[in-house]
Amino acid sequence: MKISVLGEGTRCRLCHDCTARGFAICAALDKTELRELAQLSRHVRFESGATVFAQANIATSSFSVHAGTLRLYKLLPDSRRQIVGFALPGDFLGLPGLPRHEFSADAIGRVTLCQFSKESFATFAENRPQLLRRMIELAGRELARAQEHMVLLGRRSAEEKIASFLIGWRDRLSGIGRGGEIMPLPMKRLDIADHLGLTIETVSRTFSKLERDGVIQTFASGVVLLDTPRAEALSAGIS
Amino acid sequence: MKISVLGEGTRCRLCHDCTARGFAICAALDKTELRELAQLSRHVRFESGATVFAQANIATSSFSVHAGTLRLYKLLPDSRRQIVGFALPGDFLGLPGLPRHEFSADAIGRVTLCQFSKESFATFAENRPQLLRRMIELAGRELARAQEHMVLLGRRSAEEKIASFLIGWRDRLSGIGRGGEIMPLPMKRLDIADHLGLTIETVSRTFSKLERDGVIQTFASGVVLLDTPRAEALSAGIS
DNA sequence: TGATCGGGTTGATCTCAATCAAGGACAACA
DNA sequence: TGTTGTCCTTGATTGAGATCAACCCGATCA
Repeated sequence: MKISVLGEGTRCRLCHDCTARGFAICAALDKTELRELAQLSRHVRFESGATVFAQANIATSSFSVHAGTLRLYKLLPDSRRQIVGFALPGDFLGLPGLPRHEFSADAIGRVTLCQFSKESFATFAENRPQLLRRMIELAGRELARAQEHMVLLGRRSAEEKIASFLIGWRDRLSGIGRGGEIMPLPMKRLDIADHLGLTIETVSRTFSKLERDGVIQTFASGVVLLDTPRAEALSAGIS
Repeated sequence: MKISVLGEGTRCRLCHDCTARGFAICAALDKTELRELAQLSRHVRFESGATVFAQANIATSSFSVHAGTLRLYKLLPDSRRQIVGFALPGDFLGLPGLPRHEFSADAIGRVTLCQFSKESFATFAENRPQLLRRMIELAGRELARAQEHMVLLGRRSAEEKIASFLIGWRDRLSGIGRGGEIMPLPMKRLDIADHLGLTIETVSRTFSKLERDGVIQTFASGVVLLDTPRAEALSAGIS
């Protein structure tokens, strides 16, 4: 299946001033290696809604997110959907060792990625323990996040789910230097619902309730946490 | 916190005929390396119910499961519990890169493990890309399993959850050469409930329903799949 | 022999979130 | 300017699974 690259694929020559540099896998590389890796990669751009890759397809490429947000999701045959995560700048998609994509990924808003052929990336990483360790670290962090999300899905109320999601999103944004008073939520209500194991109506009602209770304030451009301690308590599962 | 080692910790000298060899990280090592790794490890044994390590504790050791089953779980402050997985022979616990244990682990029945100091294991792995790649592969597989479990927790009915769990358990057992007509379920109903985001009553009722419908048959020693296609259909989310 | 206990099952009832249904806000566009 | 479509919100009702409660069964042990 042809992936829908809308932008031009251009060889990346600008790794040294890439904004995602500090938190992506590239953080493990020195200048020379960086230049070498750039030779193997190309920058690709996807417009909002475009599918970067689809579940179960043979994974011939790996990606490092450069800018934008992606939703990563799995579908059941009857089209029930579970969003297993949102990818942000610095996230790596397409771990070596798994021949097929485990989930589908599509762009929420415009997204740019560094694309590598899995094969050449594997050759490049082959004898670079530093890079391999970095990948283990990223995979471990992702795994920890997945396990935390299992607790949310299996054992928490709608209100706790929303609060947890907001706190987690805030932390991820601040982790990539995008923290701020007003927190952008690029994904739609339906995406949030499919991420938290809720329906869109319950998500909407719960946002309304949190707003009524003075915990958050919603804007077209995002959400502000008014009562952070309360949100954090809900998120931690206290009360 | 002192971990409760009930058995004697003995240096492992028998890696070459270890039963978990084929699917554990050691599969990536040659004879010499195996002997070298054995020098760094010791065999530890835990009796049923014993805690191998606890969530949030500093992780000074890594483990490779040699025999038995463990439940891996996270607790909320009010003692709600989510079992994030069950560990079987060959599973690796305590990835490098994460300073603390992300979950607690305790023995279901008697368990034996190879224990490594994280530090010495890291040194050993340092310049063995083969081993590092193997760990990425295992981490990736674990991540894929976690994501599959998110679909289960977020988007499936009780009956589908139980069927999925049984099919998944069967596949894992057969993956380590423990497949068979009657499938042992070492964990209790409460463990299954806390794994699937259900209550013990719903688990019990659903087992009864599946038995009434001729899909499974339960014994003290385990479960037999009578109508495998039906169970697989439920597990896949068809109907 | 009976008491106790842990684990499991089953029934009655309740509740939280799903479902069904309607309408509002806003942008794109003819 | 009205029309259409997307996204979101809110209300009414339903239902799957939680909760509450009772009981069963086999093991252990006095």
